[in-house]
Amino acid sequence: MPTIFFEVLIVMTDNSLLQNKISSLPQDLFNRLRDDILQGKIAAGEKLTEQKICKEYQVSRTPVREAFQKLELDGLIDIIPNRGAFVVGLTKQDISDMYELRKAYETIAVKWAIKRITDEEMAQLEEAYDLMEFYTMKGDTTKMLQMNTNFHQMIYNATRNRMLQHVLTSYQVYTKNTKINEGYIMDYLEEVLAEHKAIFMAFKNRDMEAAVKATETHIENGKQRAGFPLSLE
Amino acid sequence: MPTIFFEVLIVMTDNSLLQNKISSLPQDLFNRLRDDILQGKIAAGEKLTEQKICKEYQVSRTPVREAFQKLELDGLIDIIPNRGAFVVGLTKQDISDMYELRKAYETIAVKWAIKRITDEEMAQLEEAYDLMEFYTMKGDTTKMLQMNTNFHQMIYNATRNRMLQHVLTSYQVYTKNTKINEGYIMDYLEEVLAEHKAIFMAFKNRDMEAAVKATETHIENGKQRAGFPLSLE
DNA sequence: AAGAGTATGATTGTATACGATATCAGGCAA
DNA sequence: TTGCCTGATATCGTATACAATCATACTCTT
Repeated sequence: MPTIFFEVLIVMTDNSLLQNKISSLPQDLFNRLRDDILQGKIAAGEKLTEQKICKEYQVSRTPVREAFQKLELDGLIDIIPNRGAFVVGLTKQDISDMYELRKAYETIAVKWAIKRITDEEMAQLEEAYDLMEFYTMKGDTTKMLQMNTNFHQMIYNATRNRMLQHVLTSYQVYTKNTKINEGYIMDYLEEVLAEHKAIFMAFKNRDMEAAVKATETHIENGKQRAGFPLSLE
Repeated sequence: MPTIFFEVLIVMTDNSLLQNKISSLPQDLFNRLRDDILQGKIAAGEKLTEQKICKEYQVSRTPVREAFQKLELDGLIDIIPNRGAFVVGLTKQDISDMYELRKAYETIAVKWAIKRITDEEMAQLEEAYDLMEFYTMKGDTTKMLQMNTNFHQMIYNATRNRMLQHVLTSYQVYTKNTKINEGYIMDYLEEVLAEHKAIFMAFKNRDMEAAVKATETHIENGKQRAGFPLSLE
């Protein structure tokens, strides 16, 4: 294996290139609270008191409140004025629905991305796919999951549409971090890789029809892998 | 016309029943700034200084910052840490894209809504439609637009899906308030009514296929009415 | 004169103080 | 005992104060 390949590895796994958000107190708080909610560490219906979070994270109320704002807009908590913030529970129906919504946007995303992607971005996508292949063969689930995220994120970026990027990124976080389907993917590494290959080949051929089909399959299979029958809507 | 009908009018036009958000300083600021941006009163690329907004609205920085948070998550401004908030401009491409995204979600929404709507909600939807008919005949564009919003909002609520509700509500605000298509609707009151009738009838018959078709037509026509050719994607 | 370095002012990030509102417990009356 | 009223406490909403960061302009050096 040539040396240059290892350099690529380093570059590609440094996802600071993709996540151009500079970390800040409210952002960190938001991320942490979001993950805690999705993973069930904070129960549905529980009241989030500002001061409790302040003590827990050793910060003042201002950044806490800003994190709460973000959580509310992402639908994870309800803020009732003068009452407090309450954790919204995701039912199985909600998660099942989410796969349907994600499928609708993701198919649009691949269509637009194929039309709007630059040659440079296409090369990056190829690198990302190659790395997924590499990590799948190695059986490195963690790195594989990371590249999975990057791969999809690159497609989202290529759509040139901020809303699509934001919503799909949220869905990605949801479907990945929810306690319900946590850890399921490791049993299906090869299967997932094959689905990504289909998507990537469609990109390489700039075949929108094939990309849509492959994406639909990918999401539907993902839904089933997470334990949701397709029939449930 | 029986007296009861006027009572219904009053109830239905009181959209506080639908918008269960209690007004607050940050929320009001958010709404006002959002509309100003969408209507072009605040130019794209312009920097929003917290203190300037404070003086303009006679409030302190805290609610201003919270409004900024919301604007950022809706994609209307970019907040660069320690630098400031910058207005993001919507290109024609962005707005054209938005119609496509809205179509995708709105068709899902009517499917789910038909499946999940209660009899009571169905009755309310009928009242809303009847009022649209009434105001169209009267030629009252303002009231008609308001009922238009309510009608769609009721469908969103019937989906029982928070994310769908939030995203579609945003799109509704965008496509209604953007300076580009401001005021176009008054020329097409009857046309719009006919489209809503098709949607409503599909609901009454609980015919998902027909509802999807009618919704697609409604959005596509709306896009054309706003001056966007369907071919542009 | 051009560029780097620094100092100053402006703006944002965070913390805290104060006032408003809601919750809850206890007492009083029916 | 039950219901309502009232006050105390807690929590939230807003304002302000202080700290950190950034932008700008000026000076000094080459």
